[in-house]
Amino acid sequence: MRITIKDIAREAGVSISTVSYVVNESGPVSKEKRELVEALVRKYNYKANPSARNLKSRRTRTIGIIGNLKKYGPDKTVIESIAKICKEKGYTMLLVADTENHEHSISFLRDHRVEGIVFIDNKTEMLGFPVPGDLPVIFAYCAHKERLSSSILPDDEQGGSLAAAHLLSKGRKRIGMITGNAGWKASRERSDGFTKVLERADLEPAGIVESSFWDSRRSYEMSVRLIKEAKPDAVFCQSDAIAFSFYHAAADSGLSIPEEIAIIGFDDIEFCTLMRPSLSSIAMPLKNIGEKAADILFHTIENGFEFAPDTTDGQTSFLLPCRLIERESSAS
Amino acid sequence: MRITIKDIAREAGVSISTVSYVVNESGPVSKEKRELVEALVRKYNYKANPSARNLKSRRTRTIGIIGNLKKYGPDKTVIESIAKICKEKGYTMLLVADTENHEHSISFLRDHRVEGIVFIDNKTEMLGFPVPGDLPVIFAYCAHKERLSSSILPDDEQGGSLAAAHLLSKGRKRIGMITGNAGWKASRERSDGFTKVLERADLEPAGIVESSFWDSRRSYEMSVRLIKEAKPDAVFCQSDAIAFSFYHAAADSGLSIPEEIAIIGFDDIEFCTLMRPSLSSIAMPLKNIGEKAADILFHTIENGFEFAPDTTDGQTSFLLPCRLIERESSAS
DNA sequence: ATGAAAGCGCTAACAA
DNA sequence: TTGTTAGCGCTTTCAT
Repeated sequence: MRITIKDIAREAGVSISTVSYVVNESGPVSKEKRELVEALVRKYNYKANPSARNLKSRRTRTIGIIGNLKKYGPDKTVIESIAKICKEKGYTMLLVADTENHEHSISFLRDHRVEGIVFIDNKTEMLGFPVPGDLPVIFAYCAHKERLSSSILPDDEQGGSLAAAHLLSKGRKRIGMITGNAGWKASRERSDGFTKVLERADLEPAGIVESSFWDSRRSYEMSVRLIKEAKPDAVFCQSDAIAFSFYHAAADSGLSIPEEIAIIGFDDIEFCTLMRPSLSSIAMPLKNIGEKAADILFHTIENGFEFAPDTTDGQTSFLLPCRLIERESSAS
Repeated sequence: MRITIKDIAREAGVSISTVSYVVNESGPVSKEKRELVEALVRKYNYKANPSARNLKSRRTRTIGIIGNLKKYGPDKTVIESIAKICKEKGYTMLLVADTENHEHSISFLRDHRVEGIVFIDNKTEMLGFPVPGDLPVIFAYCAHKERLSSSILPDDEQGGSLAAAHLLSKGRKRIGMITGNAGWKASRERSDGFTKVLERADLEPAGIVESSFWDSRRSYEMSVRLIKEAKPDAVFCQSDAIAFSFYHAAADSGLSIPEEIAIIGFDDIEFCTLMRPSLSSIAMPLKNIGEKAADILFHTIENGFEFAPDTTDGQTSFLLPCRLIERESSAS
């Protein structure tokens, strides 16, 4: 067994409360005793047994993370940034790798007396399952309809705007777009941002075709069609994977990138730098999403629901801005 | 506060030990009382307070995971498969996202009384930092020199063999290779597997050049050199990213894939299917690595170090076989 | 400034 | 079969 508070107290010749005071800086202790105890604590590398501490203090300083950990989802990066903040704040992270059985995952964590939960999805869709009212749950990379003010999302619309504005700034006039999956919130919003910017510039999109984020065949076919029918001089692909297929279509159509057709993708995956020419892209603020989630969560934990920084406006979720990553595929 | 064992006992009109017996199936209880208690447990969704239970039982049923969660590392998949097993076995996972300060991460988990640790690195290099002797630590996707029998690695040599054998089976005779970072264990072993298979076929490699796993410029240059100097009809690229650069070099040299040059990569990243032609690759057994790690860990936890299934041969680490994923780039 | 002691919720040895 | 009870290691109130 590991050393206990009793062992330290005995060896120091003081009471266990004195040791507790020293360890937690929670009571007055004379300098001598303090130093004596501190020395022993170091010597034996004493750390309070968390179970005992939690049991008594009724706090676990533990939060739960729910993410599915599927290979290419966004959760890993989000988790990493939450982890950093947990470390700073001295919290511990329990991980549940199951976003499907929400209720089960949440109640598992609840049974473990976590003080709060971050739920990370791999789609930005609106969620609706029942959420406990007495435990802070933050939604990262997704939104819950009854918890909008605790939902943190990438600003896909702004990302779409960024893409359109960038292509415009390069002097392109015939700008096309290939969307992601029809019906997905992300597709819709990226499209909105895109079309609004063009409208403001008094420009019609040269053409808009619908694909899906990860279907290369369909993306290729749609690329070919877009090129044929719209003759664009620039295209916004709603994912880097789509952009990748567009490269093939452009090559097959004899179009040179970026001279004849500028391209910008979305996601900023590592492969962008490997492509030739390297692919400009819109990067999602995954790290920021994690930070913001942790922020809100810890704030709620420490100050209670009513003082959450976001309740001033419970009607909208947090949208964190995407960033433009300029590379060769959209050079002037 | 949540409901406690006392509440259940009071409402059921039995003693708390009876409730405990029912909940843990740890003592004889008459059918009536059992059913009464069970009903109450369901009614209030009672779950024992883990802190109290752990404190008393001196077990936490918790394991720690150390992984860095960097964007493109292997840990995510490994963690996912460990998570599944934890769930089955009723264990909880504590996650620490820091592989750099090994000792700190380990002692953090130790302070939290985890019953075992899985350390997941993102390189397969041999580790050597001090490891506690009284706490099971399993090394996944890495090996520790003093814990070989608790280290689980992809069989890079076998992966290299697989690649070579595959290209041979397609009738290729002039087979080249582009290695990953010099000095990395993974590069060395993939090279070994590759050359051994060629040797067994009484073939010299057409040429071997050295690149680095993720440096596209260097990979391109080395690809060009290999093509020029060795005139290969097939090439094994030690990462898919290298293969990607090779595609460009092949195109620039007017070589058609796979007719004039067959290509196989390593890693089987999602992009393989998007490439044109789609890239054959060697997939690492990340899921299996996680499963095996969990296996050994739980076995050690439940049966003690001396009965670990691996101590029959403490001199080698577990090597899990890679799989060949055949696609268009290496068609006959 | 210090310590005695109560008790957090639970398990399990023991008594009945 | 059931209940009583002694802690697990700790925090914290209350006396001193």
